[in-house]
Amino acid sequence: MLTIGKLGEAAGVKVPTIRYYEQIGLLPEAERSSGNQRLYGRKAMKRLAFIRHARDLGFTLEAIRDLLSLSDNPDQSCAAADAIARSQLVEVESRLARLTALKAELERMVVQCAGGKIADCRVIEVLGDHSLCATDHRHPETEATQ
Amino acid sequence: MLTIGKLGEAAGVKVPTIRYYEQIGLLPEAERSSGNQRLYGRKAMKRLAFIRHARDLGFTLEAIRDLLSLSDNPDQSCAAADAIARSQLVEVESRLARLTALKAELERMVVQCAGGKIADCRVIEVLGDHSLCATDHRHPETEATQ
DNA sequence: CTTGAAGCTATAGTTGCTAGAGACATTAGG
DNA sequence: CCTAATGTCTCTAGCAACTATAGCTTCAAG
Ligand SMILES: [Zn+2]
Ligand SMILES: [Zn+2]
Ligand SMILES: [Zn+2]
Ligand SMILES: [Zn+2]
Repeated sequence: MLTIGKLGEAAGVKVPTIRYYEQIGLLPEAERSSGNQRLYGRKAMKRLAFIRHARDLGFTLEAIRDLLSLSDNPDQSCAAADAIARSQLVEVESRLARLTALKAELERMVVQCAGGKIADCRVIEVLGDHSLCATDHRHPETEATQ
Repeated sequence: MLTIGKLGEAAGVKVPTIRYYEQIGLLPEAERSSGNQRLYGRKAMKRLAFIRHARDLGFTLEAIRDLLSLSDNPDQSCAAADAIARSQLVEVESRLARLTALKAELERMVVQCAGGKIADCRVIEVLGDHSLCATDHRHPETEATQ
């Protein structure tokens, strides 16, 4: 049985984050010691590692909630889980496309600036006028955190 | 003189967002009509377009605040503005690198899954165990919104 | 002149945490 | 056994950058 600090260390998750996951119901309420401190076993450890890894792969907590509840009944078809992963892939691809365009525009800006006064600064000029951009980089669809 | 709705439409910014920008001091307090409604002229329009475009390029509101105050005195050197843009470029590059790794892992996951039961689902399996990943995609540095 | 859209303020909610305050628990050293 | 340091507890508030709601007033069209 691990204390919350040890668990956090083992899983690479900060202590308040673990409590937060419990609070929003991603982790079950932990057992408590005689002195009311949380205690975790192997199962909680695996669940937290799953959450952490899925977060690292950019899944939202809502998606992770679904994935966890799917993984809790192993006899079902994995179609729903695969769909979540595929939609996360689509999301990542679209962010990638957008960031690639952003990078190109930012590079253009900084390269084109001759480094004089603000009045002649290409960075400031381009920021004020999207028609100076080479690509249409604008905020296409819904954007998520990260 | 435009009302807030017309301004928002023209600049592609939602009305509450404009009020929010005013509230946090990114936009100056607008003139008001006799009936206390906000009115905007050409200058506010340009300023809002600048903000919107910079947001589209991923700059934070803090960075935009600095860029705006730089652009307000055109005789200064543009070094500071260029530095902000370059650091935004670095930020975008690092997010791009991370997303590229994520995409690779997500693709591996969905491709490797044969589509049976959850118990045999490669997606669920990989999510539970980072050592099954081909790359080290983990949360490298500070991460920003978007 | 009436009605519906658009505007106003103020407050609270979103996501995924993170930081603080103040009180209790545990552990290591002397 | 006592003490000091560290860890944990709950609760609340804060971060970015908005978005939504409620309950009002004002405006523009018919
Ligand atoms: Zn410049
Ligand atoms: Zn542009
Ligand atoms: Zn599967
Ligand atoms: Zn991994």
